[in-house]
Amino acid sequence: MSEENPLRDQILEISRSMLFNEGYKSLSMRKIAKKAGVSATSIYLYFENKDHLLHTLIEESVEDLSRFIEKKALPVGNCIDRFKAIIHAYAEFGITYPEKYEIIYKVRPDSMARYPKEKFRKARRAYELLVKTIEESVEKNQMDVDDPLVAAYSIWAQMHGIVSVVLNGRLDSRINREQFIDDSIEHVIQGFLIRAAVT
Amino acid sequence: MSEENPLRDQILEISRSMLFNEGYKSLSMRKIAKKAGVSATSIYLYFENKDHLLHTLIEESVEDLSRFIEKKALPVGNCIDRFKAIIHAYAEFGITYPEKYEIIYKVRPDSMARYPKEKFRKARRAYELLVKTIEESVEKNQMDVDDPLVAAYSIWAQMHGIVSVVLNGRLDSRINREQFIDDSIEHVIQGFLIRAAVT
DNA sequence: GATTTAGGTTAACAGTGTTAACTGATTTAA
DNA sequence: TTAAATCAGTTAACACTGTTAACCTAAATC
Repeated sequence: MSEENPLRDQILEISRSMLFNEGYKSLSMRKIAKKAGVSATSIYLYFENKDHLLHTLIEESVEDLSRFIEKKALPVGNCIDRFKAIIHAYAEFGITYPEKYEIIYKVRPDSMARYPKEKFRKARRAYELLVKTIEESVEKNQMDVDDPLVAAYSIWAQMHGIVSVVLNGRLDSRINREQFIDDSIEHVIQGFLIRAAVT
Repeated sequence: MSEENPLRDQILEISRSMLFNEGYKSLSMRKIAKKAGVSATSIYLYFENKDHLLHTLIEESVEDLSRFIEKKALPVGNCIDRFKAIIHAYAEFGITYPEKYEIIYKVRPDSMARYPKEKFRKARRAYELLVKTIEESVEKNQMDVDDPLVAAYSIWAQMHGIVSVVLNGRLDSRINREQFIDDSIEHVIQGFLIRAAVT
């Protein structure tokens, strides 16, 4: 993270908090600079432009997410339990660190189309872990999955949908937040386990 | 939709196409106006501000989504089949009309926090249909769900995750798009059906 | 001691959303 | 028939935005 420069780090921290507290639209280079007690153009000494600044924030968050999941799931020996641990950890990260999670998906640097691939794959370790866990579960005949790569992506997508509906406050007011998360996780998991035909 | 005003409709149409083709960030009132052959301020005759314009677009799309799902699912008699039809229709709408679907979730009028509730519930007919379908399936003992309201929301969220990962082009290049969608839908559905214990 | 470099600055450009004040035509009322 | 009101748009201006170019100054290097 910190590349030996305090101002650079400070800019990132201020950006992150402003992004979370005041939203994407009102985040401006000038405001960030003012809060850092520095002129607006100084930011350009450390970041090529606004998109690169935002992209750096995204990368940091993706890295944090990967580390969080690895810490919770890597020690788990049984592959089905590890599978569940990964899914739970994903949701827990989103709910616990919304300001980090939201940056991953909510922020849209418009130039993102230009440079996503390598940088994005970089911190995809958690995803790779999920793929391998699914592969192991399939081998042991404990999971009903055609293609682990596809299944992992699907789970990732489903979990993102679940977490983001909660974070965006779009949840129906009649619905209890914790119940929604737990139920959803349970159904996502059930969707991939071996099942016997219904009679 | 059209409230008897051609310029208003034209502004909406131009906005929608610009939004989809050039992205959210580069959408400006002045550009919209120029394309409509009118001065920028004329837009304010029909829309309170930019957020209201965007919000109108969202409402239109949500209404379209509801109609699309109803058309596909309402005629289906069997509740489990109707359940599947709703889910398939959701995905089909997203893939078929990305410019409409993306507006629903991608656009973020920052003032949205202020006036979402009534307006948002208005066109939630498809969601209500899903809730009722789940309720019916539970009654007939064909579905394993604690709270239909929660389950419906969860499915909505999961499907959004799946559709949006496809539309954003974030799908791993090794993964086939159609396979991903079909597999994902299948797993989402499986996650809610009655299951026998694994032997 | 002179020169390069690091880490900033100010001034300016082109573009943004939005408001206020205005114009001119068309409809309405007396 | 004429006066008033309303409609549908305009221009000018404000305060803000990202970004660049040119400049400054103190420290490090030769």
